[in-house]
Amino acid sequence: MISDSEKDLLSRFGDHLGNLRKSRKLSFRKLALNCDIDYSDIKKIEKGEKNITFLTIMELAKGLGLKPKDLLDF
Amino acid sequence: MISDSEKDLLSRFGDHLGNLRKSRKLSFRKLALNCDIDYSDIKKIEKGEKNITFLTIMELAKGLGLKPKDLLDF
DNA sequence: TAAATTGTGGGTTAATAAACCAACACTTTT
DNA sequence: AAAAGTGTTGGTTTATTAACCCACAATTTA
Repeated sequence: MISDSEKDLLSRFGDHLGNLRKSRKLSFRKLALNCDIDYSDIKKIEKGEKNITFLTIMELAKGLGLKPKDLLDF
Repeated sequence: MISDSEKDLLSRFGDHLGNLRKSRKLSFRKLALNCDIDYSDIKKIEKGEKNITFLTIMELAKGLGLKPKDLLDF
């Protein structure tokens, strides 16, 4: 089961990811090309609907051109 | 499938986690009490054998008493 | 306005993480 | 030496992520 505080964490991470993507003027599909993640999945991550793995976080960081730790700075 | 570079990432993260745990003089079981993660699983994470999720990373950060981003600074 | 791009939501299946347990050797403490 | 704590490994089952696809509305651009 997923608690409310966990939902909140996922939501805040999703917002942070969305901000980083938008600040780089990337669409879901453009970012998806840089990482190996489907565009519809990135959308779900930003909505806080997915609890992604470590390696997916690494992929996202790569796709955004930043260090993993900055992706978790929210 | 899991590539060699991915294995390397998991390994390096595991080493980092191990260093943080040891610097706090925590055993696997002690750290496990602080997070909600089984001690045997923490061991596997440190060995680079597990691709943990975002929420598990949050748990580990909490258990170690540091910010998530510092857990990913490796 | 037609075409291209993007946002959004709803699926699917296979792989694997989460959440456990048990056993035993090794080390430290008492 | 006995007890307590620790490191280490090898399991299990259930829930969930990864990795896709498809359809269509909304927006942008040519």
